[in-house]
Amino acid sequence: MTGIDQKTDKPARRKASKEVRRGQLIEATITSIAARGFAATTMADVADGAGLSRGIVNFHFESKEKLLAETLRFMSAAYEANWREALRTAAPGPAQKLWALVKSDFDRSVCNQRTIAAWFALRVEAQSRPTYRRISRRPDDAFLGAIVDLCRDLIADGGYDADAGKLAAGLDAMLEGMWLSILMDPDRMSRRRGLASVSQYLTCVFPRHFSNEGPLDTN
Amino acid sequence: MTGIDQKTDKPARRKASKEVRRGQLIEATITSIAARGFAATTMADVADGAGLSRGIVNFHFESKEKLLAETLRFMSAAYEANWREALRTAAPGPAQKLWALVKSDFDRSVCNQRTIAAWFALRVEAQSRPTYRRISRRPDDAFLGAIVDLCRDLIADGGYDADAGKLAAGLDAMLEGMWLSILMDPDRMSRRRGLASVSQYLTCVFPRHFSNEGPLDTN
Amino acid sequence: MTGIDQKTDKPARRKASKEVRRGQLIEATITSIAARGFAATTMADVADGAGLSRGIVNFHFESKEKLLAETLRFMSAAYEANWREALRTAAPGPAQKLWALVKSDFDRSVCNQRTIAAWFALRVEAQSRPTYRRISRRPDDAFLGAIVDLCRDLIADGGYDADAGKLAAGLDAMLEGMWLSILMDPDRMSRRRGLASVSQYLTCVFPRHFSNEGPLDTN
Amino acid sequence: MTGIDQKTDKPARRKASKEVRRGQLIEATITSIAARGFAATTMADVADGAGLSRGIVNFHFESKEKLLAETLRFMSAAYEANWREALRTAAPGPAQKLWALVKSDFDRSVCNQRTIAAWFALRVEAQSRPTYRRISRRPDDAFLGAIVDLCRDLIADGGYDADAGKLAAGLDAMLEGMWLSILMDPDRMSRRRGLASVSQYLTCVFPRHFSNEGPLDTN
DNA sequence: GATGAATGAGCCTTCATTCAT
DNA sequence: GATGAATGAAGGCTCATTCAT
Repeated sequence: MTGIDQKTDKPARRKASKEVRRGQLIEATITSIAARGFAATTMADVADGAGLSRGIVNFHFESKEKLLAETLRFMSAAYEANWREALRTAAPGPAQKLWALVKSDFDRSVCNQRTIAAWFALRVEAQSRPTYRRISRRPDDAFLGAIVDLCRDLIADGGYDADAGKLAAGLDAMLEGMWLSILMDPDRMSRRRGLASVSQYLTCVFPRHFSNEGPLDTN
Repeated sequence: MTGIDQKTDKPARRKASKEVRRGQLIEATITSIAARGFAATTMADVADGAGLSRGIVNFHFESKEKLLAETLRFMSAAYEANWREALRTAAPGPAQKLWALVKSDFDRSVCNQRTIAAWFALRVEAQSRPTYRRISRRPDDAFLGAIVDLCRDLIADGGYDADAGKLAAGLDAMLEGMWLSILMDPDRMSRRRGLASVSQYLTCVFPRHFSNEGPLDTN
Repeated sequence: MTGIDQKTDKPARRKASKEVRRGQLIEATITSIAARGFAATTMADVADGAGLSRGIVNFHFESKEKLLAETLRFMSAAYEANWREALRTAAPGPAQKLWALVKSDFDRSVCNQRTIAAWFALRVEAQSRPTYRRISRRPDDAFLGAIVDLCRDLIADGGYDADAGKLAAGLDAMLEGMWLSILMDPDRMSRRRGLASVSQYLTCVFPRHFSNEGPLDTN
Repeated sequence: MTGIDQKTDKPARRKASKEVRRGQLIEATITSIAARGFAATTMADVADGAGLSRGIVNFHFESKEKLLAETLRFMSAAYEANWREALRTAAPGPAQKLWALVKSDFDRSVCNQRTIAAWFALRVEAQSRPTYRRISRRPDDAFLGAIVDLCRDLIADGGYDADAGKLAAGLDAMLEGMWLSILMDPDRMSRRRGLASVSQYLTCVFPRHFSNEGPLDTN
């Protein structure tokens, strides 16, 4: 009845619509949280930001709680996809891979004011709600695990006298701390400077694998 | 009846000095934010937490906005006082001083779940409100400045090939990132582990000044 | 079930047009102010009076302030419409017109306890708020202007020795004073008595145009 | 002990103090109502206005309700005292007396922005509270009664064809309406103009007793 | 007498959610 | 699918009143 076969457009559009709408609303949520903060973001802000009607969010996400959970899930997934893809396409060798991982953390796609602002707002607030904690914990574990493995490989390969776990935890903290600096103090910290700082540390810690320009061609 | 003669303790009941009440309320605010999150903290929570009546907060702080600002100011001041005192009482020599600074960041007084939770909740949310930003920006600048100076001294003294600014920014980020890890993932990160991780980095970066047990006696 | 086919009456239940709701709420406001006074009228009173929920007033008027301003505007407009219509439909001749104007001031539609009570409550309180003052000032000027013109015509036509401006101002004051008397002392003053009193004055002042029964047929 | 006989000051001062304080507070109430309006006047405003502490008003008047009632009573009494004194000191003859009465209504002591503003605010709001109504009704009755008597005398004396009751009610209304005009529209109406307008009416109505300059010397 | 910290009821307002259309 | 008027619970805030000092 509703034009099933008219080209292959209509049914597809209908079908897509649902996902498209959810996507629009999640984007609007991120934008609002980045601009107004978590506490000040209302359902109306989200609906308005998406250019849709007021009741629409409850229609697609049932409740604000669930919209927020989905938004956090979406951001976690995007973050994870980004570093996994960087790892997958990196040149072989632990130095290359660690470098790829570190650089991916400063990719404009994940590392920009809007995303970082929403990211911390959501995570810090989620802190108080057990349900949310689980959403962002999982991907973090995997990220840290990858760093530990690479540090271990580098230590073995370079004969460094250091503990892989400690180095990995420190690097992980430094990366997250850099995001915070970029968010809180954009005048002083930037994606470029953050990367340079981390690079400096890698050069000091793994001198046989890194220079300030990045990984050395050691394989 | 309630301790009639014990010195002159009585005023605790109905009339307490304005400063005492404000202190109580700020503590209750921190506790509530740590437990419930920023968005879920209400004036009633704070009043109840302090064991006082509902109208009391507006009486002493005029508005929620101002209570929050005062709380942030209070926490910033406490944080700054802590590291300044550590620096002041440290043994002479840049390594000793940097170590004192780093250790102070993991003092139980400033580095504990309650304080960290409120700290990030307040700062991240403050992010959206220009007025609040200024409150926490100032002390941060001073802290980073102190680290830069010490890094410069160490580099000069040890003849290291590194950039003081980059190292300082990285260390600063790592310290803040550690707090985040302790907050978000207390099962994996702790004050002790955080300090050990940072120590590992100092050992790698300034090998002539630090071992994994701390600063070497170089002066 | 609730009148399924009776024309298309249904929308009255859940969704009423914005204008209809605003009208309902303004009426409820007038009623409440008349009954309880300005200071004692709460948003809840208005909502209850309209048989609607609590949040409804802010939904349609944004704030109490704006509801009150709209109510004042509504009453001013109704008052002005009333005398303008009376003037428009009056028989020709200044006496007939002045009489129509005076009589219109005692029309039951504008001159009744409920309306007068709200009218003065709103105007007197509005006195302290510059924004409101403007709302009721404009129509008053027009009313007074109309009286001045008619007095001038009568003086010219009857050869009276009097000043039109003074007479107009006095008549205007008397009319408003009558409303106050009707409001404050209904046992002594009524619409009928008020009109009779004014009529007596017109008879004394414009004896060639008025008798105690009203305007004389002079054209 | 408290210096009973030291001159005769202290005891007197103590004694007076009570009445003095009440007077101060009533004056502050009038000032605040005139400036802020009835609804916006708080106990704190009154206390601050009198330069006294917060709890003081309840101390001297028990409740806000009673403070307001006393203020209204005070103003009614002052108003009545003013016209009674005018009547008492007027030259003999009904025209002289009526003129004295009318003039007294435009005396600066009772007819000024501050007093009029508080007067109407209090009376109009009192309208909704039966207790208050009685306070201001009584003096009004007396005032109107005095006017009726004088009108009757003038009519008898001048052989006018008019009804004393109607004329009195109209004059009373006009006088009160003039106050309203002076309050609401000070740019157009003033004490001087108000008196001139009323004078014009008296001249028209009682031509054998009044000219535009006031009462004629007819006795 | 006087003070002002403290109380708590009640107000205005916001906002997530519902639901008739 | 989508809209947006309507709901009502909950929050921040004001303010008359109380009372220990």
